[in-house]
Amino acid sequence: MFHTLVAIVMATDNKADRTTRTRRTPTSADERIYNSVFSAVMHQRLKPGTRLPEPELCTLFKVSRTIVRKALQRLAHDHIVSLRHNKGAVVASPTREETREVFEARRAVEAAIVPLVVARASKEGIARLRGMMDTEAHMLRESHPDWVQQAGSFHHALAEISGNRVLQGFLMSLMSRCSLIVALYEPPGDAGCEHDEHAAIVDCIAKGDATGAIALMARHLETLEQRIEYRQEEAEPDLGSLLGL
Amino acid sequence: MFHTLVAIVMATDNKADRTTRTRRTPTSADERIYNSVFSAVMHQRLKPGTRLPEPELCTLFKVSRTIVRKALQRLAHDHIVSLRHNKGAVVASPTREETREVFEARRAVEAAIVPLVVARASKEGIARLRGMMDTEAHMLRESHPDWVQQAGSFHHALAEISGNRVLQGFLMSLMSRCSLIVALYEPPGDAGCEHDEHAAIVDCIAKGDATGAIALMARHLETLEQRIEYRQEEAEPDLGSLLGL
DNA sequence: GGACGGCAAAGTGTATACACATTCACCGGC
DNA sequence: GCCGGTGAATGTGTATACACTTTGCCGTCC
Repeated sequence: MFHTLVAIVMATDNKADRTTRTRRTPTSADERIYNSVFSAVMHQRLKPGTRLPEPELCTLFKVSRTIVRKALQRLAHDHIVSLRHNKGAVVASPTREETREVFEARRAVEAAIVPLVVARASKEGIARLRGMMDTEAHMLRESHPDWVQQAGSFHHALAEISGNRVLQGFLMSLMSRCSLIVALYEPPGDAGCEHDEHAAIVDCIAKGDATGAIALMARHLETLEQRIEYRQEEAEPDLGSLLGL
Repeated sequence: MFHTLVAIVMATDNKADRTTRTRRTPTSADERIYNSVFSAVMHQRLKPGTRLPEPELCTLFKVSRTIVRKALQRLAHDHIVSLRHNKGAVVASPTREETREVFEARRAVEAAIVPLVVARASKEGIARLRGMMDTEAHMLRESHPDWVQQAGSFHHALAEISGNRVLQGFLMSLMSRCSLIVALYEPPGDAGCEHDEHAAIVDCIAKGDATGAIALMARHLETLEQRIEYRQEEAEPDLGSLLGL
């Protein structure tokens, strides 16, 4: 029990962590915890409902509960974990209603981001996107385990290129929540975006066709949502809706 | 110095506070602090740059620093206050760059909310909006001090009626940041939305004209932003941009 | 034998203590 | 007289202690 959480949360093998390890305070400790949990959720290592007891996180990260609670607080604010009074933190389990709202919001945010990318993308930006498409295609062919993550980072890259950090923050929050939704309702291995749709969007952006790119993005997200909605009807794991609450 | 913060932050004369006072824990203490500061920012009582020392808030709200810090943490997460390491919390001062991004995001969010309102608004919802227009007009005629607040709550009401709590949360966050921006750059008394524009949007919604309502909302927000941009050029209080940082 | 009640262990909520950083006033040197 | 340094006072960062709540177990009673 204890050791599983070690493996799940501590598996922060990203280079950003390693390069900064030499410094005395790479990032603040609570930031490290936040990022670890966030990353674990994004990589589908932490599943909805997983308990996150403070004492355990304390020993894992070698800090006091003060710091752990700070991180959990922030994660709760982003709806990644839910803090149940006197009953500790668990990884959040988005409801079906929440799913609808998250996707609705995500369509709005991404629809806003795309034209900004078209307007502001430099040659380098387009090249970077095309490069990502290549690695994505490559990972897909070899069914690389990190493919889902790579596909997700396409959306992240668009937000970054848009030059609007507010929208970027919104999208990050929405993507993490989407990750939880996918973990809840998608059968394992079948998750993530279609690669072709990403490539088509990049093509539109490269042509400067904002309207077309927006339309493709809208369709892309609708496809994703509909697949999940279908799974939700199949699974219906939500006792609340069964009881008509 | 001390007593000014008392007057500013503690002026939570909203009825929600009073009705729940009888219960033992009306809302959690940190929620009360959060709401008080949030409300004070929205009402333009707390201006950007105001220091929020923890000991002072402790005595004001009769809680320990633990609780105060929890509230400040959340406020910082929403970019309402900024926490400077070892230098305490101050009410945030949005930069011009941030202003652009906030308005860009707000246009996107409100553009997404409006068609949802058109699709989902009930008879009661429309009636409620019309009622708000009446009180708004009334307050405007009498130049009531709370007019700005009333005008702001129109946008809040739209988000509520849209039925999407995610977008509603985004808008709340954006509106509070707008409030700070206005406080920084608008001359006092000249702030807020035009009443006629609100009324026109409600008319469009009542007719079921989503496209028209979206267009009006876009224009409405652009007007607001342009007025602020103009003030920013006049004021240019940002030394950083003067030095080309 | 099953259900209820109490008890102990684990975990959470809050306050407080202590170490450290910042700030400002005061004071001596120039 | 003004500038720069020093020390106290103020304020923040983190750890820890203590009270309370929850939870699961076990014994008892029906």
